[in-house]
Amino acid sequence: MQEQLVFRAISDPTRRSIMAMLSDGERSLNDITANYEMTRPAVAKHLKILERGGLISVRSQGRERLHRLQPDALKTVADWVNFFSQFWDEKLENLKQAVEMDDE
Amino acid sequence: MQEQLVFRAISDPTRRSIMAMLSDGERSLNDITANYEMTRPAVAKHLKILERGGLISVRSQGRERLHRLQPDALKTVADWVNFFSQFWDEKLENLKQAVEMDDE
DNA sequence: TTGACATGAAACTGTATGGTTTCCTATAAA
DNA sequence: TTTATAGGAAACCATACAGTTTCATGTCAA
Repeated sequence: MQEQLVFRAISDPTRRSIMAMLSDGERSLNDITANYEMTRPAVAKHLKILERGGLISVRSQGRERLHRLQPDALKTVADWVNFFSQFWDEKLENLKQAVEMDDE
Repeated sequence: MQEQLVFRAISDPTRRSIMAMLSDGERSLNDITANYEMTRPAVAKHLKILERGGLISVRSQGRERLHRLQPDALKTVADWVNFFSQFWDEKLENLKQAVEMDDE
């Protein structure tokens, strides 16, 4: 998974909003679309970009396709932010260690 | 500062690279440009976007303008990522607390 | 087995984005 | 007081991006 695909995926407010929504559980395309003032194909494109970034996964169930959050992809971002956290506060060194431990 | 301006600013690989460079210290536009295969105006535009996102500041010194990293702006991103960290590992709760403490 | 529903996919559109070239302004140094 | 250096700004360009409409496909239910 390319780091750039993750950063690009989270750069759009609609996509970040979708991620928040999915943190509550799996949802179909229609379910998600109901929460936005845009058409279904537009939401489908956002989901495709999130999927390419590894931030969500999709599984078919009957005629529905359920989208599920894959938060691990955000570790890439956490790592990147953490590098800079040393310049704002030493306390956040905790994060670095936590992420590194989790990768083992 | 709009959250979206920060996410947009860090979505470009050149801009993330510039931030890494500035973590080493202040640099002028020409200094920064020397490290990329693009023209000076192109780099200047990237710097403008980083500035609008609050990620860097600029000060004039003679005929030079020195760009300095403002890493605190990344706390916005850290907060956002942290919300999702609960879904990947409880250990990272440390970050949330650290960031919240730092805001006081 | 027909109709309704959930999604996929293609074609198209306006605007944002990342880049260029060209020219102008301000400061430093000879 | 010229000349070189550092940066700002405008005009322009190609492509990417977010959105639309329209149509096709697959699955469930009557």
